[in-house]
Amino acid sequence: MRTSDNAVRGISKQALLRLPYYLNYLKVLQKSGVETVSAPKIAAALSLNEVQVRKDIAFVSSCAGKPKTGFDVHLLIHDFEAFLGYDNVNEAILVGAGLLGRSLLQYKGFAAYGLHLVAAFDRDPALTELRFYGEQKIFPMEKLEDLCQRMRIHIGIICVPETSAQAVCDRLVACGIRAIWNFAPAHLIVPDGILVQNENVASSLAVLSAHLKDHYSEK
Amino acid sequence: MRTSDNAVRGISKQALLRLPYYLNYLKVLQKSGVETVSAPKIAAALSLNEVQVRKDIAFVSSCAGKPKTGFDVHLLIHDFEAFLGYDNVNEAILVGAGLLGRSLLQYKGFAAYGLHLVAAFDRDPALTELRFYGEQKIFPMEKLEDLCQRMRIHIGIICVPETSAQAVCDRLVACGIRAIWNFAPAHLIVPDGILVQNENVASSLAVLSAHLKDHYSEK
DNA sequence: TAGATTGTTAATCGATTAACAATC
DNA sequence: TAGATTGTTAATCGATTAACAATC
Repeated sequence: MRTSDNAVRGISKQALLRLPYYLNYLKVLQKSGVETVSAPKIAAALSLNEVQVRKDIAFVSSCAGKPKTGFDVHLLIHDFEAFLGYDNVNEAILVGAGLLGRSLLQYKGFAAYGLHLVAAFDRDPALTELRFYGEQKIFPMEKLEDLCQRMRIHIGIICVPETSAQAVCDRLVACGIRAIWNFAPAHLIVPDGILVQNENVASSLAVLSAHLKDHYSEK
Repeated sequence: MRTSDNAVRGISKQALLRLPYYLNYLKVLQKSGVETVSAPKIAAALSLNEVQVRKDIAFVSSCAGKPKTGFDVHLLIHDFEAFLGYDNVNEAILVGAGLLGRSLLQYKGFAAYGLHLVAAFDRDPALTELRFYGEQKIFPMEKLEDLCQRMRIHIGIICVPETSAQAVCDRLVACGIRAIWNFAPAHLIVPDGILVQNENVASSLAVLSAHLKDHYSEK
């Protein structure tokens, strides 16, 4: 029996995608001074099933809910943040400092999620001549392996064009990357044990477009 | 019986997300002069099951595959592009011209998917004083309803902070938007018939982080 | 107490995968 | 012909939802 690609030891990928929405809602409650919350209330706020909410909470937290009251908001927030790793830093490198890559480099919000982009790489010498974007330096591609191995980086972000994505992916895997955030619109082949999280604009647009076509075809 | 949120008349959301990957691979084949391709070959290239590939093709295309040969690459490309609506333009407006919003406005690649960002809106007057980003103007929020209704815009892109996302969403729905691409990290409540496609950095990072934790916890 | 809520076990539902006859 | 492949029907698998006893 093999573990599905969709499952990460017990908790499904779908559930993982939901977790930040729980946390966001819990923080909204906290900000407005609410101390406890019930599964049915969370379910209503997030358009989910209340049993699913309880199961998700049970995966992430050891908080026991009190009948008639629900769960302690502060404790839930603590457990969700711990589960999501927001308290300990994950270092990442980024390959491909084009428009998208530089946008990500500039983005300050990753720190809140425990992600730290330590460096970027690009094969274009124009970008690598000692220029800084945010706090990170853009290095030439030749430095990739050395830096990843020395700093024991385990997360790689791919922002290169589709045609070089697989080659970059292979290099990342070879130098110790264990999880890849892939913004190139291509399927990457990786060995067992390496995770690829795809971020594909075209996929999202496919969902939007199909909805418009199917629900409003004869305008 | 009600249709699941996950299904868009017959084709599942999961399948829709796969379609651009098929199309990308088919174009790679085309570029290298390959004329026909079999389901098992596609399946291998995209790490999918070959039966799933056949079913996805059957949804999108009326091409009949020939035993021992497979499918005609050119015909498949044509049908996939038609299904995904790449040949007819969908107009969209964007709300929230911050860093992310402006990155999207600048992005030239949407045209290839049949998406055209016609205008952006922001409540910050500093951004709306006749400045152009790309070809689109940034308008003050008051112009939102009029422009959407006059131009019959059906796609709205939300790039505002989480705290104002729901309010913006409500305004978009009220002025005829039928599909929302939501980059705010919040769950939006919408009426039946309105689709929300969420793009949440935190959700993706949750998947990466859980993988690292579960597969490599004791480094 | 009554009623809302929890937590768990069982049922359902839908997507994926296997099995297999038909075809070139 | 033999063998790879198609296309469809049946089986499996996993996620979601329903049912229900326990609890405050």
